[in-house]
Amino acid sequence: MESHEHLNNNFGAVNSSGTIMENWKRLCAMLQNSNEPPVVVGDLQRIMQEESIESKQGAPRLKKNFCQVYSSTKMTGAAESKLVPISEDGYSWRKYGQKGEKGNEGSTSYYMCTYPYCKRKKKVGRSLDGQITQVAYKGTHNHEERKDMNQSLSRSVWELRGGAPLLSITPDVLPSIGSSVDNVDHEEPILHEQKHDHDQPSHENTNYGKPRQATKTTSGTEWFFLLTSLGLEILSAAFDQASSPSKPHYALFGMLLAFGALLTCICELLHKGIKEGVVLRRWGMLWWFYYPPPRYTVFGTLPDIYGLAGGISQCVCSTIQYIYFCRRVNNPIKISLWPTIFLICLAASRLNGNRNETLVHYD
DNA sequence: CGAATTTGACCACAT
DNA sequence: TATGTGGTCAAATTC
Ligand SMILES: [Zn+2]
Repeated sequence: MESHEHLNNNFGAVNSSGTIMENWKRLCAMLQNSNEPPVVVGDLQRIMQEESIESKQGAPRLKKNFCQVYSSTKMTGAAESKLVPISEDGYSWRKYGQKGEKGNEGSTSYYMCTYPYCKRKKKVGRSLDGQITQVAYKGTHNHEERKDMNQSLSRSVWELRGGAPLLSITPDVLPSIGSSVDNVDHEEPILHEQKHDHDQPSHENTNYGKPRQATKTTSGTEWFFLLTSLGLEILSAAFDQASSPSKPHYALFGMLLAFGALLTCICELLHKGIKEGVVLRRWGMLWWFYYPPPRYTVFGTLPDIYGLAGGISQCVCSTIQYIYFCRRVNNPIKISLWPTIFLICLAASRLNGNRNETLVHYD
């Protein structure tokens, strides 16, 4: 199957080929000519399952960490077998890129959800006459609202713009989200493009969702932070290993490097947290950073926390070692186990980068 | 004037 | 190492 190589892109979309495409065409013809939702939904579901199956056996291992949303397990899940993802519009999208017109194929536009710090993205492929040929999604929303998100936006203003403090402190709230949203609304994407001269008479529109935004994704700085902290940590471990009671100098270097590594690690986490707009909350007895109101999940992945803990322990160990070496006393504690743990955790953290999903397409 | 889109440059990754 | 490609950035443009 040649869906093999089509799955290599980040959005995990299956390209137009094979009999599935014929199904899609028939289906879309039905969709445009008449409107009987149950039949359409059934066909959609069946086709989605077919696609997922084919993509599964066509591409046993995808290059990166993908998670196929329409895998059979996910589809048969009782809770979310609602077909919601397919009509997953009703959000507002901001265009942030376009790839175009290569050869005689159409163009692909890239959109992202306009909710602050929402990572959900959408890719729309159009043929050269403006017909939509492919829609793919990637990432997850960080908010639960799907309609009229402007209200919630203004509520959660995130005075980020208005010069708010980096960390706003809010009283504790139960992290329960009783979400009972069953409004299956098939709605066009709310995106207002600047109108080009010719528009296809399709039901595209320039709907006006009044948006507000604050998202940026930088990966270069993240890698810089990660590599610096990792390098400093390794150097620190090396110096600690090279140190001895007769040479406390090395231990001092190791300690300083460990502190530097810890500092960069903290800076990295801070950078990430600021970018994602976390808030400081109290849960029970401990304070930590949590994500914005829609989802009250804890900030920081497990590898991040482990890395931080490893850095701290490395600092403590090297400091103790340095102190002992200054007093010409040998071997207080066994160390040098922590750097490896730290390193492993960092690798895991880096591997845990981003996950994507999903695919739809028509015409 | 500010926000959203356009659009070529840029970057990571694969071949 | 060179090149191609999918995805993103950001300055400029448009509304
Ligand atoms: Zn969103």
